[in-house]
Amino acid sequence: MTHLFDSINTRNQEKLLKMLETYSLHFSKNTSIFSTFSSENVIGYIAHGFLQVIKMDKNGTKTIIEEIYENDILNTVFFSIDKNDYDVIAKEETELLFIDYESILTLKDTNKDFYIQFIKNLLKITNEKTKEKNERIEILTQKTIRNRLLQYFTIMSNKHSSKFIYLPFNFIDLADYLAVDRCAMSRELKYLKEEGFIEIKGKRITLLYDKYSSSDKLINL
Amino acid sequence: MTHLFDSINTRNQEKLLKMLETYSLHFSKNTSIFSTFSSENVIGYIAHGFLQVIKMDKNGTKTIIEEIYENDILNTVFFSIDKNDYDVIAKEETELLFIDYESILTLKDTNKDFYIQFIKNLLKITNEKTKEKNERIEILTQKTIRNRLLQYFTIMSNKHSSKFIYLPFNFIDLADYLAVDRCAMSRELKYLKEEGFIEIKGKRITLLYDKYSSSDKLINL
DNA sequence: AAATGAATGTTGCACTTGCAACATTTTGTA
DNA sequence: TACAAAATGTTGCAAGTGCAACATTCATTT
Repeated sequence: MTHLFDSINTRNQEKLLKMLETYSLHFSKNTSIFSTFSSENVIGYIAHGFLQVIKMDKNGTKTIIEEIYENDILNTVFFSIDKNDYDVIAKEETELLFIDYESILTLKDTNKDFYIQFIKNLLKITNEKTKEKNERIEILTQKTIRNRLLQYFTIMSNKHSSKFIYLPFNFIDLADYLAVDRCAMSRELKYLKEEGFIEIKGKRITLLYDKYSSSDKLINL
Repeated sequence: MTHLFDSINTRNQEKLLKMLETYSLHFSKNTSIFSTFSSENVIGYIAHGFLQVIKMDKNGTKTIIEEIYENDILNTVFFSIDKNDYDVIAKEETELLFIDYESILTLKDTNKDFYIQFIKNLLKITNEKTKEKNERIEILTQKTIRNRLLQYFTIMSNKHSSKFIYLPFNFIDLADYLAVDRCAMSRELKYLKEEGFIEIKGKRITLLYDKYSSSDKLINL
């Protein structure tokens, strides 16, 4: 994964941050950080901690839009027009470095290698995020819980070239990510276990089917 | 919407393209352009025409991942690991300018304003795409067809600050976009009409409910 | 104007899923 | 260790949806 300051040494990092409009803030566990930036477009570099971007439905259902870990960035430019529905929560003690987006794009003195490197890093990170969004869309376009699970397993398995998957979240959040009812998902996982397709031990899931042959039969009964 | 060559004059555009590894190709209507780039990461600038990025399920179900119109870009960096499942189709006669992605990021002689402008444009476009993906994810996390439709209507309505929505695609593709069965969607649209929430005339949909008050009742029965 | 194909509309039915309500297990903490 | 709280597992049932099969309307071409 690309890092915002990849290939930029500490000295140039400091120079760069002086050129841009920045400020650091600290957030306690389980606090909303949304009010601190809702009016402006910023990049929030997570120096330390862990964030969740969530969306509240009119009926109170929570949806995880994105999870952002240390060294990654929160880009508020991504939020759609109706910002009111969003919230960003620090799930741990979190240290955020905010960088004003406009100040990045309107910088005049741009003939510095480290500035170009910075923009390139930003571009790479954004690309990686889009890739992740595409993956999630692929999953969410599946029409059954079984197919969503299998699609998710396939993507995770491919990513690490292994038939062992270590869930990055608990089953509540997995159900959120797949946008299905947790209980119904639990039931489906039971069926998959019973039918001998997977094995679950805590957060480790083992795929017992052959990716490229029997998965055809697997998906759709 | 941001354009790849915004704020770059024709002369500099030519200079820029000479610095990068590029090639132009023409595609006939309904042909796959996938084979031309599947092995490399490129940006495909759509000089003229219209593309669809689709994904074929194991069971043959087509999903539209992205639609790309004139002046927008096709970024193959976005594709997930399993590229085999993807296809890109020219839906009209299409003229594509391919730019090798690596050549953009590894360019040495970067102290040119137009180069920085180019990267900034690319960044902006990528941001816009991520925003669109987020919107689609918001829609796809809705659990009923009704709520997906209403979420879609709300987003479209907000975008143009109007209660009139002009569908950018036909109902077949709308069902694809919402990832629901077309017939079931048709049924749900009928109910929404019968209950007096919307009006449909061709591709124009009129929202008859008040966005901020009755939509609570509307969503969830 | 007729004909062909594409898009849209309709509906019964079986299957999947969300929901609710609860049991059990695990985790965190006083 | 004991307790509370969170996470996970289970299941009946009603509601929603995909699927299939078909009817109707619209669009394009000869």
